[in-house]
Amino acid sequence: MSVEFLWGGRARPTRGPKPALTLEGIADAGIAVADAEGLAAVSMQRVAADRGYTKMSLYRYVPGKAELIAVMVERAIGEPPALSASGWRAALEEWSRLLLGRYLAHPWTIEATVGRRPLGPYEMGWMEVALAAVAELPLSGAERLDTIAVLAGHARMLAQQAAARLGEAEMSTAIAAVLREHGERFPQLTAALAGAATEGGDQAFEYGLARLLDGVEALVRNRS
Amino acid sequence: MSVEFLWGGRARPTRGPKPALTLEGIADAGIAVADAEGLAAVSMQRVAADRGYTKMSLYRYVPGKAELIAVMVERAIGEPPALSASGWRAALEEWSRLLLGRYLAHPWTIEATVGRRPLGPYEMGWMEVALAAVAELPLSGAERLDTIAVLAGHARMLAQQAAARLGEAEMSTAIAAVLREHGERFPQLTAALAGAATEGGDQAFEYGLARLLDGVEALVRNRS
DNA sequence: AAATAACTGATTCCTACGGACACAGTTTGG
DNA sequence: CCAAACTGTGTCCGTAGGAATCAGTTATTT
Repeated sequence: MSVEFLWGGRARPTRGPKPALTLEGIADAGIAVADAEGLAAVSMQRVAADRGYTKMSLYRYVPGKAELIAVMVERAIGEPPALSASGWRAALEEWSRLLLGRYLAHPWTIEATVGRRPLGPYEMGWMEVALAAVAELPLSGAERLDTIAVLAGHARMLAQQAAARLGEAEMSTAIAAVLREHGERFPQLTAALAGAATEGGDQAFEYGLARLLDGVEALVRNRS
Repeated sequence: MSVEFLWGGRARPTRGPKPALTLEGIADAGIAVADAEGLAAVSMQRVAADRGYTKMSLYRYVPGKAELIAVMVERAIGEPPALSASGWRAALEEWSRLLLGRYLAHPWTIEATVGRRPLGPYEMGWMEVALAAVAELPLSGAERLDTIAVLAGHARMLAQQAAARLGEAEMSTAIAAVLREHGERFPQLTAALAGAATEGGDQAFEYGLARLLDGVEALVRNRS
């Protein structure tokens, strides 16, 4: 995975036949496959076939599969948003919800972005936007980074659960069978799930978001 | 991925030759490979070869690779701990740190547990322990579940960063090259990273943990 | 003790994957 | 006009997960 591929401008050479494909088109075809059938269904063959070309044609545009996935992720996450909310708390809420929306629209981006990898321009742009929202707060650089990292992690986790159709209600039904047989080993879990089922409403994202921002607010208040 | 495989007791049949392998031994071999070379290096061939057997022998003990990974995850996460701390906040802190420790010991468990999958007994046990710690709080069942889910997600995220050797310091050096060229596009990011580098200390986990628990504390205080 | 049912690990085969490489056709600059 | 540079394609390789089958081993049954 080369950083240059994500960041460097790819100058179109002047000689030779016109390219029949574009990197963007290939990436979009890959995104379509991943959206419809998951990241595992994305293979060079499959993407090439969807565009009506052979597998090896793609290697004229992309060094390898890892780079293709990286470009797909960048395009799926998309350009960083311009936040309209005023005040750091409202801005962070807006940012988190927008990020969650992007993840929900392309759930495979989460498994595609585990582990060490180079960040693309769009991803860095998202960080920049969030950092601007907390710039006014009396926090250190590390604390500002940590704050938005925790928020992003929270959005990722919830998107992942939603993608697996594991809201509270679905989770209880999925685990219900197991719990029916081994429920006595997990009394707290049984009780909590029973309560969650009757209460209804899947507010996990908003709950975590509120707790996190409450925590930040408490820290800020403590310092001033 | 069958739930029965993780939960059902595998009754040893009485007839036939003694099995030369055990599921636990196979899983441990897989864990050793994953610890040393990452989850991608875990193949049926590789695991079998490490035990001195052929690939297909493993299918006598495990239905497929997905189930092998699931068993590996269960054993790597390990038995849920008995918390020694008293008070919900200290207990949750202890639980989170222990969970982080397990993730750090076997970083591949994180990529192995993305997406929909059945939970094993140990994983449920960890949830049970954390839920017991928040049982005393005036929270609904859904709120209790959300609380520990956010904490677990935070531990996962930090373990993932640590596994990629992406502490604040390493992160700045990794992104430094990109930022040297495109730094003007990301002034907030540049400033935050510069600050984090001089401040030193990689307190991301403790920072997020403290913010989250502060948030929970604020909610609890509001209710009483 | 002998027979048999049940289980063992090994062998062979298949499909699909990512990727290296050489090839023939096409476009453009000198 | 022709050679350099670039295009897409076909062939080949190693490795992956897994199905089907086979011969050998063992405990229960008769």
